[in-house]
Amino acid sequence: MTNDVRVRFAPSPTGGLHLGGVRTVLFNYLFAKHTGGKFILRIEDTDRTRYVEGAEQYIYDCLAWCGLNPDESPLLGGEYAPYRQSERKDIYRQYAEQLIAQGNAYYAFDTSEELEQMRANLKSEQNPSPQYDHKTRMSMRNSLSLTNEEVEKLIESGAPYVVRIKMPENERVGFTDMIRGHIENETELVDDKVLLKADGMPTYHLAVVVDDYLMKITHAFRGEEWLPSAPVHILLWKYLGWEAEMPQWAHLPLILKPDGNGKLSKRDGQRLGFPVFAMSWTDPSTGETINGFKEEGFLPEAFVNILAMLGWKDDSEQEIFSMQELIDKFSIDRVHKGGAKFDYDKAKWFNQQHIQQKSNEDLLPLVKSFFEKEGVTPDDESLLQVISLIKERCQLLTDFWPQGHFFFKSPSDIDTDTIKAKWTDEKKTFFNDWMETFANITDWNSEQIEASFNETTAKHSLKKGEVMLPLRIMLVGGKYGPGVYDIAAHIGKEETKNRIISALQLIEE
RNA sequence: GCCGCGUUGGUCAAGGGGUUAAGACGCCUCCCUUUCACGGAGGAAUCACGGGUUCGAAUCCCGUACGUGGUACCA
Repeated sequence: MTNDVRVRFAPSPTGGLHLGGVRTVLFNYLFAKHTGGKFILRIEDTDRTRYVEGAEQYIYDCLAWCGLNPDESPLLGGEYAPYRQSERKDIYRQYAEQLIAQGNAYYAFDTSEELEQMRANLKSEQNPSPQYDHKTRMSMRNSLSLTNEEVEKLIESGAPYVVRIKMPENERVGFTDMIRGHIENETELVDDKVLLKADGMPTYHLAVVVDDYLMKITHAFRGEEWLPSAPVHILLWKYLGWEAEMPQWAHLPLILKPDGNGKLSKRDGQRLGFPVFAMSWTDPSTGETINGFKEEGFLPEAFVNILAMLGWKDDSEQEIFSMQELIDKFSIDRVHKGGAKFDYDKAKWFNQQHIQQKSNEDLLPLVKSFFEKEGVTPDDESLLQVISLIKERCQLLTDFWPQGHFFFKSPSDIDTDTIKAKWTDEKKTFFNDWMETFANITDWNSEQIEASFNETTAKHSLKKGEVMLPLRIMLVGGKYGPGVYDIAAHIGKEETKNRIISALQLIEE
């Protein structure tokens, strides 16, 4: 039996791809893969005033990084091409005309000034946002209020117009949401939405219905901000005669800001110090760059895992999932109804878990690129060892450098204050003596180093702890890092000696 | 204002009539580690509120409150 599940993600290319957007992609993708269906990427670029150079390519890049690759897209093509709405412009008009002919839509000639005027006139405390609806439409300039003659004349004269849906009065429109169950609205409460704009482009409302129909979309997932306009879409499916093929809807909960309430915005990320975009985005008009999860050191598999847990959970205690496990286990009826506050600390924990699960070899190229940004290009074998030594103390890929820089460069900042606080002449002679002792070590490894260190501390009647911390600081710069003998072993005998000597000089100053 | 949607610890959440209301993040205490981290053992919640229904409600119903989304020729 062939499976014909088809879902789509339909972003408008206007800027950085937000957490919530990626999660919508993810749920679409998981649903498609789980059911053996197809995941389609459609670009909704019907608003020419919001066109942003590079934003479309950026979306492809983000999806590729996340591993959420579509089966059909503007790039890939497919049976239902084109997948960019600006290239489908001519398709929409006939449906708008059909709706007018059926009496479900009408021409409206009002200028934006006239619309503003109407809103200003009707605005009151009781009605802060007057709508273009059944109550007001007859006092506006449209093919309902004007005579046929006037309408024809206006159109012939080239007067700009839009097409609006004529929302019925006293009707209830309902549908079953896969996440929320039955939802019903009063049609007269929603306004006569514009379907076709003056420039001939459709609005989202018309385009989404026409394209979902033409592209045979079976399930439509989108953010819950679309719930209030759902009745318009349902009505359109009905008026166009496609009701039997209408997709099943699912409105996903929002991702909320960590403090207070409200939708998470890119400003919250900047304010609180965490990324909200998948990858870094540079606004071409301002030149401003905002880092994404990738640049902040997240693994794509962790990023996907985080997003999946923000709004979905299976009935087990498992929290760390691979993409394949998510695909296997995902079910739309376990998606939550309520929004979730984004918790950056937990996000980092997810990343840490994924780092620990990855092999050193897999981590190598990733870590290397962050080292290269710091101007250090270690050889693979050496970096591999370092990765295995420090990986368990890294939450982010960006932590590898601060946790591991001293393996490749002698530390520029040495916390001499801590050493000086308990410094004695005995310790000084200990270090001088130890350097002479370890000069004789032929097999420079961590066991030998430790043995020689122990021997020398015993000789000087010092407790290991008294000199281990100073040694660590001499080699590393501060009170952190993996086992101190491992560090000495890795940087080599000469370098160990050099660092001790230069640190001793600093202490004496 | 109106309409829709939502509400289990600080956060993510399991649980959908009878449970000591799981687990995770974060926080605190302790152990391990003569750094840090990892790991381990503990500590902290009457499920927004008020009414029902029921022998029994976090779980079902109705209100209220709060939050949030929409109310554009933006998506």
